Amino acid sequence: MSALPGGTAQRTARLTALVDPPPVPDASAPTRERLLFAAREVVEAGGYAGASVAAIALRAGVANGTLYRHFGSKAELFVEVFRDVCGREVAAMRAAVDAAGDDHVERVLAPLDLFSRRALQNRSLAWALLAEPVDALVDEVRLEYRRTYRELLSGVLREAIAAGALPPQDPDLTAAGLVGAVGEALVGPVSAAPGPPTATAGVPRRTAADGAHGPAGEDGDPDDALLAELDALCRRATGAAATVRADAPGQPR
Amino acid sequence: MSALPGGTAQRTARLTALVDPPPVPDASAPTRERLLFAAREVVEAGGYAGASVAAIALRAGVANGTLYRHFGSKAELFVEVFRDVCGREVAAMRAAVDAAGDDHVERVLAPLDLFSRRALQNRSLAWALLAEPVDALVDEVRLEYRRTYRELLSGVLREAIAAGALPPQDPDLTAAGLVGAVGEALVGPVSAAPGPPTATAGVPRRTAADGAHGPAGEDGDPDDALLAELDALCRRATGAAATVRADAPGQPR
Amino acid sequence: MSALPGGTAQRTARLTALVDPPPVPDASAPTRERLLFAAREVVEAGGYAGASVAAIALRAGVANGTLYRHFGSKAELFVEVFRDVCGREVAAMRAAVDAAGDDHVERVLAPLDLFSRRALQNRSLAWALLAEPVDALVDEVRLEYRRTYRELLSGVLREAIAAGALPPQDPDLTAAGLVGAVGEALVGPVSAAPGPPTATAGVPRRTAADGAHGPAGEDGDPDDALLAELDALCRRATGAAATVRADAPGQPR
Amino acid sequence: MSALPGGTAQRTARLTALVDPPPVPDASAPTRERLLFAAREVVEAGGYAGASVAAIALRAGVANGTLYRHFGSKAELFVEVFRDVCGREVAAMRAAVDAAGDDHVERVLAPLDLFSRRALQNRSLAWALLAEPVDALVDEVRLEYRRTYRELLSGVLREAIAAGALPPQDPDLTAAGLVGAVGEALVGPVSAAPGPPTATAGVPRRTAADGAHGPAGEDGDPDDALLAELDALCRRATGAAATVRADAPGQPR
DNA sequence: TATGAATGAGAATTCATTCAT
DNA sequence: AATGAATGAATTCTCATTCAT
Repeated sequence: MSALPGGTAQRTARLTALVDPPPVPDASAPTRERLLFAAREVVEAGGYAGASVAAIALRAGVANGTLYRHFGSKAELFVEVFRDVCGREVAAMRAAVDAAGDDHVERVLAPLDLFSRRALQNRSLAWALLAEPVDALVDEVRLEYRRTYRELLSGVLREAIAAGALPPQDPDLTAAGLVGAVGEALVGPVSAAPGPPTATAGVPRRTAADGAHGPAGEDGDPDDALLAELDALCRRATGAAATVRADAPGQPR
Repeated sequence: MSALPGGTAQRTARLTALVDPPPVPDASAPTRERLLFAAREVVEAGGYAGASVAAIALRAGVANGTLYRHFGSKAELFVEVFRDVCGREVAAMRAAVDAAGDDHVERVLAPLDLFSRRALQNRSLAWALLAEPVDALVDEVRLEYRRTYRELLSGVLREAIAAGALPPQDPDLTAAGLVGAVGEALVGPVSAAPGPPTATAGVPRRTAADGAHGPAGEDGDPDDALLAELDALCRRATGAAATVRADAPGQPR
Repeated sequence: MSALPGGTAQRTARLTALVDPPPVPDASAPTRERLLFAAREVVEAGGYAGASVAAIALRAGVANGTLYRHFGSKAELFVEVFRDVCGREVAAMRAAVDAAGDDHVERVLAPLDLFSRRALQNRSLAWALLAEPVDALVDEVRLEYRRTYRELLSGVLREAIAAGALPPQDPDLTAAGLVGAVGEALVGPVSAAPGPPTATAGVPRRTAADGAHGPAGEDGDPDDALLAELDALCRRATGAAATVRADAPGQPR
Repeated sequence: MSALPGGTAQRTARLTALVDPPPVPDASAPTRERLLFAAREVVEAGGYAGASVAAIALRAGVANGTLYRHFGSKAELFVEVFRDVCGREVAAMRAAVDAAGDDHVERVLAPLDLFSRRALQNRSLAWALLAEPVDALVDEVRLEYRRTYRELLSGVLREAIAAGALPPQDPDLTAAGLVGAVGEALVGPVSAAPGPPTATAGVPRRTAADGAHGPAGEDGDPDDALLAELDALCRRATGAAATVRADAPGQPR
């Protein structure tokens, strides 16, 4: 869709490589790790609703009680799960920012694009991370994550505004708005089929690698079109469209 | 904040009047109403997690069993709560659109502004209505409501795009993004006090844009500043800023 | 089926006339009667399981509370229902005995035949009367009824034995056995479709002797065949077959 | 009572040995067994009406929730109870048939005698097994059992009829009638102490044939007299008395 | 460390009974 | 007499947590 260097397709090609080494579902891994991994799997498969202690222990191949050897409570286990996942997400986004180089606008859009792609790849988990309510303890971590997330975004926004690459605006609010916009567009619909859809759980439908090819515009892949439209929306919302590129996707003429 | 006719302040002045008569938490009101009201209160106070039949009945001042004289199940009670609240919300937004007259951009921004204001007034409920997962039955209503909501927005967006008042864009995605942006900026932080906060229920607190600054500064009410910034964000996100008004709040130059 | 005077067919023709005037389901009947009738209807339709106070009151066209104006409790209502029905049954059976004249064997078989026919006509009610467990209070009435029933039978049995029309035997045990045999053959299968069959309520279906055969074959109505076989069974069980009639249905040669 | 070889007394002497080892009500037995046993005890004591999960758990000396570790639901627990008991009953009856050798009449009467004896030993349980309505799931098992039961009887009846040892008759109806006769004579009266009697559970009391008389008189145990009379009744009902033995108990001449 | 059976508080729901009108 | 809304104890079932082995 975008013919310019730094368009969504290229960004992905570059950044997917930077992403975390997937956490090992090892067979004879330390029990603690197996539990963390199992908890994540179970949440991805059925949301918190299905994430009973019994289900997690079963998946981890240990007894119920064993969980309490390693975590003070179910909530504490999930706090850790969240920290793990969120940490990785934020790290990947930071990497995306760094990889964007000096282009201020790109430093804003690149992490958003990454966020979109990753959320698209695992809607259930994204839903759980972003919205699904759980325990008070876990919610605190979620808030922490959202805050970190926003701060990262508002940081680059602030720089871009200071550099005149983006128009004056409240960077915190814009950051929040961007996260919300992308989240709603991506995971919101997930909640349509209430909760993280069980039926399609574990069946990774779109993959970034799958659609990571060529200019997205002429591509039939609906996810690519969606990502391109999201990029355009973020561009407009930040004011990047008006100042930087007159021919951005979704722009008049 | 906006010096133009139809700015957020005026809009509110006009529209708040159209809004529903707040349902009475009457003492000796019909039990059915007391239950509906209690259910809403309990959800506002503690989310669905805390909204047990016992809690609702206690709050309504009736016995547990009484609930079942008036509603087939807990889920049916909540369906009704949702329909009540959502119906009012959508009606108010439609009224806001109508009141906006022929100005295409205004017809988009006015309902968003109203949405923001109302969400700001009751964050916990907004959160529950927008995101918190519940029963399948209730989720259906929520989906219905979200769809109606987006359709309303994408409708006016479509008209505005067709009329050339806004740049070409996917109206559905923009609608989702707008809702998400506003929601995140307003209700997302609610989860800060884990779950919809019990203690602070109904006490509007500052959110994302705590460090609000810029042209909205001269306004005393921090919420007004927030709303003004949100208005600017929406303006940019829809492309209204670029095409229509070069001096809108949060715009360069 | 039986060519002899006093065969099952004739007995019925004679006795159906003697039967009680069916209790009036009157519209503006005294409330008390309406409740009794409604209770019976509801039990017939869905067994005790479905016979809630609410269901009965609804059917009677009165409020729940009204029931307690006329009966001390639900159990007391059913005691009365039982007494009504059972009283009528026993009265009809006494009439059948009287109508049988001096034939000792016939005085035993006639009430059994009547019992069979009536149970066949309303299996659900029969099941409820004979077997379905309810309240302690009601069970007492049921026992009373069974006792009366047996006493009536053992009375005529005793006479027949004394007169030499039947071989020596314990009349009480034979009476119990006869009631049980007929009951099992008729209502037992009803419980197959667990509880009184709701769907087929009032629709007399074939029972145990579906593969009826032998001399009863020329009769088209399966119920008639069943009744004939039952008659033969009772004849044998009482010893009537051996002493009185060599050519009775179900008898050798 | 019977002077012939194969009379009820001998049958019992032979067959009681074949009977199941009574399931142990052990103190520190595996919980699952304790629950099964407790369920049976509670049903015997108060019928299904009193067999709440709480009552069973209490009797088993475990918490309510423990039941669900061992059985999927209350109904599944009872299905197992039924299968246990019924399986044993049918097996014992089959053994009784086998032990009866080639005597066709004996092959019919022996299992009935066994049935009588066992029912006499535990009337409450027999009542619950035969008649008391419960859950749909459990009723299926009951139906299964009754069918097996009747098939066993009608099988030997059919053989006996074919061999000319019994007069022509509908074997299915006779089988049902025999079960009903014996059941009524034995378990019917149980409902006297409303519901299966709590206080007298396990205490065999006299039944229908309280006024027992005739040839059984010389026997000391009233239950033996009852069994002898029942044997005579079954003999007559099947036609065995008329065709085979002119001097059977309860027969003239 | 690990186990997994046991726990028990709490969930939604039902229904005979009461009582102010 | 009649109403019918309200009651509240009882039901089955769930699940995070504990603890003896």
